Amino acid sequence: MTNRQVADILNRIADILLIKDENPFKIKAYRNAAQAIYYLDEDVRLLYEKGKLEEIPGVGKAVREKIEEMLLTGQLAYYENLLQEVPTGVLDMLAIPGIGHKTVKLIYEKTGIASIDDLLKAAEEGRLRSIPGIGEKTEDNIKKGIAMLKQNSGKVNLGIALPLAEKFRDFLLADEKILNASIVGSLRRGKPLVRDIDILVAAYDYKAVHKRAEKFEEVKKIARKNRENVQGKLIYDIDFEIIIVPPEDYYHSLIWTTGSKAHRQVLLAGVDRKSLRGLNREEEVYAQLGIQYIPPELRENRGEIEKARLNLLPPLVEFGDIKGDLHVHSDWSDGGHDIEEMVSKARKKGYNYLAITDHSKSLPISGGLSEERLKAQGKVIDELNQKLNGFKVLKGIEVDILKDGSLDYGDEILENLDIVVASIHSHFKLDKEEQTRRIINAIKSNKVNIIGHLTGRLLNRRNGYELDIDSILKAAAAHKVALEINSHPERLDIDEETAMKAKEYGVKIAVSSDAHHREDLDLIRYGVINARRGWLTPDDIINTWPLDKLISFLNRD
DNA sequence: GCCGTTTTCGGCCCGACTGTTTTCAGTCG
Repeated sequence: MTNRQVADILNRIADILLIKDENPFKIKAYRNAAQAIYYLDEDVRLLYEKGKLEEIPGVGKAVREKIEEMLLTGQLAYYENLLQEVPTGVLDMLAIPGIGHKTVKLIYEKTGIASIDDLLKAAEEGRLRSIPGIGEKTEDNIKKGIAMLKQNSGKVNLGIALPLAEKFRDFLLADEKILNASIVGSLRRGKPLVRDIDILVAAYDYKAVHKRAEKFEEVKKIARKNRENVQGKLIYDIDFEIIIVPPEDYYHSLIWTTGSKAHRQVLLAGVDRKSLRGLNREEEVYAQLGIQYIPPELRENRGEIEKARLNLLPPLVEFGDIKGDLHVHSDWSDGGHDIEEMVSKARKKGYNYLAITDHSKSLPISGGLSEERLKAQGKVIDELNQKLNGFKVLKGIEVDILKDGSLDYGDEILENLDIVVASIHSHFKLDKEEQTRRIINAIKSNKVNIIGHLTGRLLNRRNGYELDIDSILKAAAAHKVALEINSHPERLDIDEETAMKAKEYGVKIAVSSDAHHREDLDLIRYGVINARRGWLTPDDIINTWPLDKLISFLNRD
């Protein structure tokens, strides 16, 4: 069992206890333990073997015993028993935005409805409003919430799909009969949500590929296999396909299977693929076609082929270009690590600077900082900077943009910080005009450097609020305010289209992790992928710049 | 269920908004 699977079961237990109206702190304890396991940088099995499970913060005797049982037997009696009490369909209902565990429990107990589909039917037939405590609006919100869920159902985000695909690819590559392997399809192009995982392999012996694939621990089911491919399901119900080609066909097939369909149709129109056999790199295939190499993230037929024919593709930002992270939380608010631990991880990543941007006072649940605590944090950072050689910690804040567009601190507080990220965490339902005006007000304050997660979207969970993007970009350009690409795989906000547009308006971008945990600094890779899909170069991205250039930008020099 | 330099029991635990009802429960970030 992987760390992720153990964490998933602990979370599922928490869900069931929620429906059963158990002690909230007990539920929190399971969630804490799940999170701790999820974030472990070591295999939980190794810790078990060393007898160190209880050293994980949040894991005590009870959870330790449950983890041991899961590792030894692959299942957990306590969990199986709980599942007898609460059907999984009821747990699925917890994912519906707008209703919580109390409402789910109420509906289940009063009507016996135990699946999202039955719930939708009941809502459409107006049967829910007769339940005491549920009215027309809640019924309406349930319908909307389910529609939202269904909109992307079957797709998973990059944060789930990419690590799983990489693990699968590496597992395949470890077989000597598999001569080459690459992730392909929309996942290779870096789309934020993907329907399946496709892997292209080069091999003469297709049966060896079948055999190897069947052995991968996270394969749940093989649906079909033949000379050309293996198809089936992975954990989380993600479909996969392994496409098998002989080595001489590997590189042109890489282009074919990476897509997009529109890209390859234009690129390979009138080309006999046989003429592309026997090449040794993907770059050689493009060279043979007489055009510049096109990185996978650009292959969407959005003008990249025309540009490549003229050798005019921009030098896209790369992971190694990132010199620092400008949106990071610490344990001063809702982060999991202290400032020094975050700095240490940032240095390991080869960064030169890191901005600590905890939450402001309007977010008490997230431990938002009072003016006094913010000042105290500033002192700690000053002292830390004295000790650091060749590394700078920037004093920052993720300040809340309040309902009217004013900021959560006065000017005198914000002026004393190195960097101000401003974000919306409340009043998501304002209409387009009000929400746009609100953000533009924040931009016009001249106290803000970066607007965090502009649209508030949560992939698969919540649509972003509607905004007049052009007006916002105009204001941001005029006031030297950058927009964030929030790298969290559930956000990737702003999206690639807005990033492209920002560039047209001359608005700079910060690719930030929004890390709440040391390991979250690694999420930046998803933001970089997103930036590449938006055609961005290092010049467009302020945290690829050296510190002095960044500081002049922050000071609006 | 976890935790502990105010320690082995009692604390953990915010506050605004929404929706359903008339004074509060549920949801969310």
